[in-house]
Parts: sequence; structure tokens; C-alpha cells
Amino acid sequence: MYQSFLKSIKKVGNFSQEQLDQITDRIEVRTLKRNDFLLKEGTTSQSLYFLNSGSLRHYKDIDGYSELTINLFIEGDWVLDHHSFVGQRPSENNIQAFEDSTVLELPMHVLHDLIAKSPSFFMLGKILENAEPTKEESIKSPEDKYRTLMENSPQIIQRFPLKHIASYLGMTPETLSRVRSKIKD
Amino acid sequence: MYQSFLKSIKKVGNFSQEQLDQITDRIEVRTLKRNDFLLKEGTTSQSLYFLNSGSLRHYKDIDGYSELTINLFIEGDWVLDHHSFVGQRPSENNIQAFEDSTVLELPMHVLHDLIAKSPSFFMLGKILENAEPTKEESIKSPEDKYRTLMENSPQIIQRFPLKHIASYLGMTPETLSRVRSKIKD
DNA sequence: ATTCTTTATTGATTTCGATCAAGCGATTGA
DNA sequence: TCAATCGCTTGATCGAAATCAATAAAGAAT
Repeated sequence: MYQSFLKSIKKVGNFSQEQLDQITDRIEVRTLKRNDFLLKEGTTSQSLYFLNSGSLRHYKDIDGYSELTINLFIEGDWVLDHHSFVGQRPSENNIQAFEDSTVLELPMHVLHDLIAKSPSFFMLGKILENAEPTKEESIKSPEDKYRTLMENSPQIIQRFPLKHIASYLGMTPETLSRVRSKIKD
Repeated sequence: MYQSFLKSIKKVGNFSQEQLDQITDRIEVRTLKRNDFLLKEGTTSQSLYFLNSGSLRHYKDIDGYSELTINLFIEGDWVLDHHSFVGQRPSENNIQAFEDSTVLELPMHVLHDLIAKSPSFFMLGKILENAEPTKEESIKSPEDKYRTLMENSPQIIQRFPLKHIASYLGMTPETLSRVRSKIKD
């Protein structure tokens, strides 16, 4: 269960075996059915998550009828709503299971406890790093945005329907469809 | 010197007077002349800064001839290159004094020391929160982006030339100029 | 003082992506 | 089995912002 999780933790910094045990002792496993919510608009995020299996979609509801996809997650990703978790504010966004999923939950208070125990756990803060696309990314052309995604996260393209990828990339489904057919040549 | 700094620290969390002293004891004052660099592309950011006076520009060099303005800072702002500081990677961006400025420097190792001393300093992590505009912001129309800026940071508009504001908002100077004349009606 | 450069404004034109619209499998459901 | 719905593709049109271009105004440099 924890291999992938530990591998990811080790990338963040050098932890002793004892420290790794201290972390795994304190995390909770949560299972989600497709369409279950990991975070709902209006609630304040209390945990960060490691997505062990399945896939999740992070999105914002616009006027209650259209949706803006903020992020698409697959197994191996760290999942959080940065604004709500770090700022401890009610979230404006939702995180929802796109497939049946299991996540490993690391509550904020556990993070506090660990750091209190040993400041070297401070390294875990690196996980909070924002995976949100940069400003540079946002000014690229649709084709360049898609090429970057193919480069960096080819799995995303396999796993999610076109409409969500299009929204994530900030373009219409029609435009993404045309980009794809153009690139195939 | 530290009033504005302390006021900003107190917003982050409840610290005792002793703790506040511990912080101020460990920060360094740095003065910058216009065009001096606080962070240069290729160097790894080791500190975060509180901008005490003056103004700074955070930007990325594109191909060595054009520039993308990532952020514009004025006194009272917390300043950092999130990607480089949190990830401890060489920065792809520059932070440069736009006016003569003074900053209060809080080095990473001091942050570590403080948290080791008392985990309640963990609250300082809130400072790291990314002020970068959200995806939602990036898909707005030029006019809406400008209105949002007027709403949230009217001082920015007073302090920086149009071309930097335009780049920051992801539009051409011509477009921003037209937005302005349109809004005046 | 007078050149040179930078910054902002305004106009004309072009272009790229959004929108509107139709059609086509593929899945779902009665 | 036959709609009905959904996801994707493809075509036609439109519109908003970029680009190109010219000028004016303001600063900087010598």
C-alpha cells in the first residue's frame, strides 16, 4: 500500500527509517467512489493527500452551471487546494473522484505534530509546492499548452475526457479537438 | 523600522511578544538601489523578504529580449519566488528593485531555527502562500483583469508604468491603454 | 539646448480562437 | 429495438485582441 507513497516522500528529503515510520503511522487511508468529494466548496481544507490509486478532478463551479477545471490528478500525485489549506480559508473549489480512488490523508495537525517532534519534518513543506501552471504557461498558444501537457503529463491525456482537458488548458473543446488533429500530421 | 513588518506578522497568527522579538532579532535589513537584483535567474532563493519601502518587479526573461512580468510588489508585500524558494531550485526569474528599496530578510535557515525552537512558528508558513493569480483570473477578459487589479491593488496602478502592468495582466500595452480609456467613461 | 530614447495613445488591419451549428458514432435506457 | 443523450469532430462565421504603424509627449543623455 505505501510503496508509492514512501517513494514520493523520499523525493522530498532525506528521512530516516524511523521518521518514515512516524509518518506512515499517522496517515489515514480513505477510499472514494467515483463522484465522491474529497473537498467541497465552502469547507476549509484540513489535510493534504497522496493519491494512491484512481484519479481526481479539482475544479471551480462557475455560476452553478459551467465548470473550470483547475487540476487533474492521477495516482502518485499530491493533492491539495493550496489556497484553502495554506490559508485555512473556506475553499472556492471542489475536489472530486473521477474514478474510484484511494488516498492517503495527512491531516494538518499531524504535520504540526511531526514538525514539533523534529524540525527536519519541515521538509515536508515542499509537498505544498504549487503544481498550478505558471503565468508563463497561461500565455502560450493552445497548441503549445497541449504540447507542454503531452511532455509533462502524458498520462493525463489518456485518462480524462477531452472536455476536462480543454477546460484545464483554458480552451474550448472544439479548439482542443482541432489542435489534436493538427498535431497528428 | 519594524512597525509595518510586525503588523504583517501579527496577521499571520498569534505570536507572543517574546516570539515577535525572536523573529526581529534574526532578520536582516537590506537596502537596494533602483535596478539592483534581489534574486537573479539561475540562483537558488535562500530567503523570503518583507518589502519595507520602495517597489520591486518579479519577471522572467524570455529569449533575452522580451520580459514577462510575474509580479509587482510595493511596500508591505511579502516577496519571494515561490518555485525557487520552496523547491530549492535555481530560479528561472528575476526580482529587481524598481525604485530604491529596503527589505527585511528572513533566511530559510532562520525559519528552520525558529520552528525548531517552537512549532508555533509553523504559522509563518502562511507567508509562503502564493500571491500568483489563479487560473480563474487568467481566463478573464482584459477589461475584467484590469478591474480586478483596480479593486485589489489600486496602488500598483499608480506606481508602475503601463507596460509592466500590461505584461503582468497578460495583455499588450496597446490593449491596456484602450481598456483604460474605455473605463474612464 | 537639442538630440535620442522611451512611453503612451490612437488608428488600420490581421489573426486566432470562440461561438454557432450540424452530424456522427457510441453508450444508455425505456 | 429504437429513441435519446453524450462526447467528439468538423465547418462557417464572428469578434476581440494582437500586430503593425504613425505620432505625440516625456525623459534622459550629452
